[in-house]
Amino acid sequence: MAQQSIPKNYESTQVEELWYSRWCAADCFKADPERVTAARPAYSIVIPPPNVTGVLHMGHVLNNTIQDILCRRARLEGKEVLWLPGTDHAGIATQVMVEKQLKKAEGKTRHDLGREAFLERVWQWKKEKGGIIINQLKKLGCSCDWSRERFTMDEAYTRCIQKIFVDLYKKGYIYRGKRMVNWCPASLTALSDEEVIMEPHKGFLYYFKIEIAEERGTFLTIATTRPETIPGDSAIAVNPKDPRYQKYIGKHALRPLPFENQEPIPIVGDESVEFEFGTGVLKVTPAHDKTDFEIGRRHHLKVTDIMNPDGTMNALAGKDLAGMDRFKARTRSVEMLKELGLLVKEEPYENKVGISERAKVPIEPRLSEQWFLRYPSVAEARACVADGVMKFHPERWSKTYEHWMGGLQDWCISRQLWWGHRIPVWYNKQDASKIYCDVTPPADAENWEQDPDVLDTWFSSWLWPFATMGWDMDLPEEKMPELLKKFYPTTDLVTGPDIIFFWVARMIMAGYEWRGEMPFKNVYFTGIVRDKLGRKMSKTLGNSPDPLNLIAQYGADALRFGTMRSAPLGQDVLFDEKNVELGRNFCNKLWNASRFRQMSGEMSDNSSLDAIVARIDPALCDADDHAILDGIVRLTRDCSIHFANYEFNAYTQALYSFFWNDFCDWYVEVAKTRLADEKLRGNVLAIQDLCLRQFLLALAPLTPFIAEELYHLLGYIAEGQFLQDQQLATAEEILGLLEKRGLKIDGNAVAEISQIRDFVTQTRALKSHNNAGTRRDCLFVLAVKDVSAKEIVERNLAKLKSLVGAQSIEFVPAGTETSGASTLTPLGVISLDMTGLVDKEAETKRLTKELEKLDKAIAAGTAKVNNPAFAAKAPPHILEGAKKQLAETQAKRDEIVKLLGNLSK
RNA sequence: GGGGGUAUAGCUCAGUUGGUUAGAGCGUUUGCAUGACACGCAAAAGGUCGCAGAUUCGACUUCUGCUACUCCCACCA
Repeated sequence: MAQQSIPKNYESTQVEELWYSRWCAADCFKADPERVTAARPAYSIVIPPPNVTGVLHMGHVLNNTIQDILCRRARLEGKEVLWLPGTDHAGIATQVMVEKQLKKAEGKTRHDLGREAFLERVWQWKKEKGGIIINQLKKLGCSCDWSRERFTMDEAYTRCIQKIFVDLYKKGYIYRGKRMVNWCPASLTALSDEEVIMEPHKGFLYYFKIEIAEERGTFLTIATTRPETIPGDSAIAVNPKDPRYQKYIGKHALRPLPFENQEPIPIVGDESVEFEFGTGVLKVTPAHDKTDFEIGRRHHLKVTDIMNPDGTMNALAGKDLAGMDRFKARTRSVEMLKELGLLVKEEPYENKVGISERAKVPIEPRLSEQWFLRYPSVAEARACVADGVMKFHPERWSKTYEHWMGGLQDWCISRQLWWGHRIPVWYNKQDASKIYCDVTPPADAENWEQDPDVLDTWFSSWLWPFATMGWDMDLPEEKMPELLKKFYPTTDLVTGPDIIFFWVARMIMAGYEWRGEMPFKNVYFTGIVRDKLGRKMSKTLGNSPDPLNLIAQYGADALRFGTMRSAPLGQDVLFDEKNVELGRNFCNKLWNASRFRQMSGEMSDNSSLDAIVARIDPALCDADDHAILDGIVRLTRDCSIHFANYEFNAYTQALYSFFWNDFCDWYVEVAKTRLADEKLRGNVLAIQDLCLRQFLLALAPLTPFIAEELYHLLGYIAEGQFLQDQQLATAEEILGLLEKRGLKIDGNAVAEISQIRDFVTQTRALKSHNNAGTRRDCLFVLAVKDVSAKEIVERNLAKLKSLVGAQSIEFVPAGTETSGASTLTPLGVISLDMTGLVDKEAETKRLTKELEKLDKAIAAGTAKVNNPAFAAKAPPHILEGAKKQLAETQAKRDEIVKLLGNLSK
């Protein structure tokens, strides 16, 4: 097998581009429903469709890396994988964006163009610039089936939306009504409750007097944050149980504004009025406040809308305020109250104000005619999570879900926008009460007018899991597309908890309503990516790093690795570029270790796990071989456990520490001695190959590019094949293969290595303390602890000498007094003959400190063992362990005391 | 007002069903060209596990209360 040698440096950009194009050219990510069988089960994820206007940010990196890891791992486990990608038309965001461009380039508004021409512009924009994010996801390495990319305004998808609208309308879930909605004065559309963010706002609470019409000279004082709405007041409300005000119920108050129309308005009693708030007197503005609207309904009050859709005051607000912006009108009306001598006081006050999620302006509660949806399949959707049939990870989000599902409010689904799915409803021109609702326009189109509104973007998103798979409401089940039959319901959904109401809950309801089952089996909620100070990423703060820059600088694998290592399940992620650096360093380490493997000797037959195992000779394996094989088996097992628990950070961490600490820092180092030995080299290399091969497979989902590159360069796979088609052996399978070869991992050997590692560390430390850290010619004397310790050292003498930089290690019996600096190791007291070089003061300090530590441990241990309750109640193995520990600690202490004595000589 | 979450080394976080002397990465200090890697190697310093109780032979771990920070939900104008 001709091997290409591994270059000195890893060029991530080059490697990533090369492999991504190869994967695509070979249709690696294409899901084929025909391939799904009992032996090859389906695994599917639908991507949370990013906005078509979106650009990749760290949140996407986190979210999509997780999805990619899940998909790639599933492929290695022999599953047929569908990761279905696409984008969302994002109604408001997209429309606003194109409108802005239009304004900038041509100074025109959408109305100047008209609906059709404007929509053409949006489509044109979408075609040219939309979906940039798709290419960015490719840079990240996402293994989506790009041949099935969907858009929420695809023809077929749009058809689905129309059909389910009609379906829900006919079932009576959708209705039209005049109701209080959240109105965005900037985007000029209604919004759902979920699109309104409550934010604290520092303002004033204004107290003003209002005169009782029937008792001139008597005033009530009202506290309000919104004096500009006084002209819209149609009543004054007090709590009927409030002794201060009961007597006024039924009388009237003189509304001070508008000045030219100071009408008497009724004083009503309503239980919703709080005694304690303000003065206990409430002004009722049914047209501009949700609570007030309800009070108005209960008392049949007049509804006076004093504002225009854009948030300016209209003529009903009076001539002083008309035309004014609502916030200017607030200031002006306060001035007017002052002029009238009615303003009592104004005090600073902080309350929560609803802000439009998109336009970032305060929303205005407004009465308007809109389409509403009463949620379908609520009970089923609620039960599946409550019963644990559908699993949330972390589980606690199910509480949030349950809470929201328990308090469902009807969903305002109509939007006064142009970009989106047009509502499939027509109104009769002659008879407005006649409504036509269907997927196809009425036959006598000239007599009808279609509703100008479009549907909320989320009204299309909630069908995403099945509408993307070619679902058609009118097809009988057996005629449904194979894709849907094989890959639906999906396996996992990976998304942020911030859209649990917007999207997740609604998808579950849609799933039950039209497919009769849940749309996914598991939902993994990621954390939110924040900066290293814990703040949310935002454009204005400028704390949002550009993932593409990071990829260019460090590589996509490094970004993925670094992000996943710091992303614990259910916890927010604090982004720090240092993490990406760590990922880059890891890739570099991996690269070099592989390079070293290649430089160390012949590659031999690496074509399969069996072939590699066949190269291992059990008779030539030493304790280190056993320990590292034990390590790779454990790693394999741990990885699958972490996967099953969606603990990607633990999985990443496990890979990191095995590779760096166990494989590179120890195994490769100790194996260097044996590499020089002709007879042993082949065996050592075979074991390295086994480890590297298995490691790369386990790692590949996380860092697919470098894993694939090295897998090929090391000859673990034939030209033209791909890592993803390899079989990932389980821990048991590896053990089975080794046993068949006559190799049973020896637990004693594993323990022996742990002792040796300790010994080496202690000995190196001894050298370091005595300024001999770099010397390779030290003369050591080891007072061996016992026979077995002696055997261990003898067995491993060559590599030990090399590891600690010894010219010789002389054995003396335990207890022998030695000269020079000494330290305690698990194998005995080792002494370094460096008389004259020893820093006695520093050594004394160090040993004294060690002694103090041991004394503490002995005190605690003695107290514990002598405690009769402990002896009586603790399980035997714990008791034995404690006794043994105490004895060892005491022995250690004795040695240290001796060493200290030697030093003072 | 209701409901989550978090609190462990200077920083970011691990810590499995309670059980020997609480770990990692970064940062810091010291030394180092040792067969791949200075994006590296070796050694080291650094922790009353937020506070107060309770349960237990034994608590970073379980329970109760408290404090701080944080997120979500809610029609106190």
